[in-house]
Amino acid sequence: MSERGQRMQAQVLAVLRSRRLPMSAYEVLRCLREEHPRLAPPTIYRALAALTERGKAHRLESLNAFVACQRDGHHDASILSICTDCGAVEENLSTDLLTTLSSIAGKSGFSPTRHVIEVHGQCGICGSAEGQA
Amino acid sequence: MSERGQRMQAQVLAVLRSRRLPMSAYEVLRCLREEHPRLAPPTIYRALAALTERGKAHRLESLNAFVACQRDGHHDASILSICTDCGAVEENLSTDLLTTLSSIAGKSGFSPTRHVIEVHGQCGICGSAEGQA
DNA sequence: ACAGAGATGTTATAATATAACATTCAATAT
DNA sequence: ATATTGAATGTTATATTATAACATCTCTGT
Repeated sequence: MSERGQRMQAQVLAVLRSRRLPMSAYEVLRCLREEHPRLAPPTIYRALAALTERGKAHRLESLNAFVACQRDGHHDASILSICTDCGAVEENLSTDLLTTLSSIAGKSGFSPTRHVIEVHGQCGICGSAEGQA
Repeated sequence: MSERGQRMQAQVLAVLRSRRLPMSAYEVLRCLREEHPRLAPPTIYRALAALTERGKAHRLESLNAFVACQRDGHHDASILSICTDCGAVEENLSTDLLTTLSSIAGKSGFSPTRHVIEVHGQCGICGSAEGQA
């Protein structure tokens, strides 16, 4: 990965971090086009793939969108909670849960390499805001 | 939901069941076009949405594809294990896992309404086939 | 038969993603 | 220094997935 690529990845990550909410690849693209008018989708998708690979960002499979990793460090199998009211994403880790999950899938001899765990619902803030209304 | 709709849903479900592997909405569409040449995407997506809602089929968020439910009965939060070699999907349930997951997400006041749990890896059959090679 | 409501059909298009190939860059050997 | 080369990137085009918007049909109750 050459210097140019690192730069692209850094810019994509900066955009993701500048918003707290999930962004589609095309939203990222639109942001960066202000600076790089000729930027095309494959460039963004490649940067996002590299960031995801490196654990710097997560892909939300159920939204086709991406967020910056909130707990830096390279871990897969984050538990991503997505608020259906405000869109905020919260990230949790649980080795226990992973172990349980692997053993459930493993009962039939399945050997897991990647986990997708996403929870949709209402976050604490939106929940209490609603209670006050 | 009128009779015609039920028929459409039944046909879509029959197609999903006739293959053991996940199918994209457009693959289902191509199958059914032999019989209904003018069938259009929204019809398929509506049938799939209804089937998913009723627990007769599952959407694989990480593949943008659908499978027939293997354990009939209306449950959300199935654990779907997807073999990266043969594509087969295995379905498991675990109330324990769900409870754990809800309590992890709930630590910050998050209240879950929908769970997406997908595991990618190698199924038992492909694993042992590889061992023998 | 007729009206109304809801489901479906139909057309068009939006949003997401990648294939395929050209170009550039940087590292290395000569 | 410069030619070579291999990987990353840029670029064009297109494939794939999904839905908006509105027309039409079908069933139900009267």
